[in-house]
Amino acid sequence: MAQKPSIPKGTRDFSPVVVQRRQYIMNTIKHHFEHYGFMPIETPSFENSDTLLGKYGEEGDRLIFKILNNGEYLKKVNDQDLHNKNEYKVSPQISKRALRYDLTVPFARYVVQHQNDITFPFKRYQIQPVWRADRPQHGRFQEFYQCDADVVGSDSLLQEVELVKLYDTVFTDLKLEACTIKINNRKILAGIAQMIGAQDQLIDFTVALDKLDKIGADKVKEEMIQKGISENAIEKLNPVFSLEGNFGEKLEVMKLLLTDSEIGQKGIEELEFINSRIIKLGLKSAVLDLDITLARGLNYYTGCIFEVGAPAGVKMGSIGGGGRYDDLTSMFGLKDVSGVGISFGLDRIYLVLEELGLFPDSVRAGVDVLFVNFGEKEAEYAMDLVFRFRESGIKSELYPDTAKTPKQRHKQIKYAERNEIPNVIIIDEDEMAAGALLLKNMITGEQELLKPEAVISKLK
RNA sequence: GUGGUUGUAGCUCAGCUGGUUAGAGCGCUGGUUUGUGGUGCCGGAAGUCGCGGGUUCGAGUCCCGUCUUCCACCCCA
Repeated sequence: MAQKPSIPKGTRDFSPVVVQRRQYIMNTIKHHFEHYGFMPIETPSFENSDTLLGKYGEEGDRLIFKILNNGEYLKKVNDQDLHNKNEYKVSPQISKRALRYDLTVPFARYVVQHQNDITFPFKRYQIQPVWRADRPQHGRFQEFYQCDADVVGSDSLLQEVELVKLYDTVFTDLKLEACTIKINNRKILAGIAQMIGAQDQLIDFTVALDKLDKIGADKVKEEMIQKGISENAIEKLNPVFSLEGNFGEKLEVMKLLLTDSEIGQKGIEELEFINSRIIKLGLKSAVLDLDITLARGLNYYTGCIFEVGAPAGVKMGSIGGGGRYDDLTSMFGLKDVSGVGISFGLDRIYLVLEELGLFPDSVRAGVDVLFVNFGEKEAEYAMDLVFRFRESGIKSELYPDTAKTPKQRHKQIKYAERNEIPNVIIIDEDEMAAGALLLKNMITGEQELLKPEAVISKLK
């Protein structure tokens, strides 16, 4: 091997235990998705470029992986564009496909494309990888999994209520307690922007506001001024900057502030509804919090927006996010279909569970029992038992090579230890003569001589 | 995309202001002992010092480029 091979930045290999743990998270999420009535779909890893481009804002377009065309793709490129090294013009000429950036936009495309086969409201879930050409950091990868649940074809706020409960259910089941489900409403943000005369700069305004808890009110004001929002207008925002109290109290302040804004009031009403229902239903471990600074960059949100923060003390960006989008399918030609959905960030949830030591011991790769192979007759005797064990639902395997020396026996026990196999069954002449098995617990070191049936019922 | 940071045996890291054959712990492996691992003792293997240039009599150590890691922006899962 001349040079060590490597994988691209922001990607990872997953070893058996890691895969097992990832599947534990995925299965938990999937289980609850299905209990809430969502049905699975899958879409291709890559889409036509025009399906994805322009849906996530300028920043999003930059982070979309573009796939180079096949064949003599340079022949068709405009010479002038090539000569000028204008990547914005050349790029669409040499790349007609791109890796998906999230699961929501491909889903919107799916809904439009299959609208005649879909019964609305349509609830789907999707667990697949997505790709972003982002610079990697802790919890930030170029290839990662999203677990999405979306409902299209219903503008009922009960969906938002259900999705908040779904977050709580999943995180509770994962023993990930005290997550914060932050909620806000784009209509409120629009109302505020309107009130200060910045309705045309909604994006700039929200992006700046989003940084409040990070850089502080003064810096946010600075940024807004830089974006051309007047100082007078910003003064009106003071109540927003100093918002305090519980959900209801914060909402009251906002309600007063937005008295003159119709859209703002609509947003307030929506949040009041959701909050009242959630209070009634209760949450098991998560906390629902109104975060008026929550903006989320994705352009297509129009109503409620969500973002889930890991428990306090864990250094990790959001582990989930979502919101309502009213016009996403209209971009593909289907009007008046409202959608709302949430996403779980599998890879980040993994890192949080790992940091907090929350993976159950039962989640591990490998079998429950190893049968040692101390002789050919013994192996034959053991093989029958291995199958009986498996039929009883016990993950079992027989060590393939027959030990001919003490050293090789040694190696077999060591194999069990290395693979964290919790039980070893030793069969030698004595055991065969007695029609019994010697069960060794690798954790305690205890051994007992038992009949096969007794071992099965013990391990089951 | 911007600024910074990291990269030395399988793993975690030492290697001061450039100077002879690059070290430790853990792991791995061979021996010893227990029908069967975890303990002990004795021995062993293993590194183009990320990669490519440059400065120098001489570079793991300085300079440049590049890749990777992590961090702060940006943005987000």
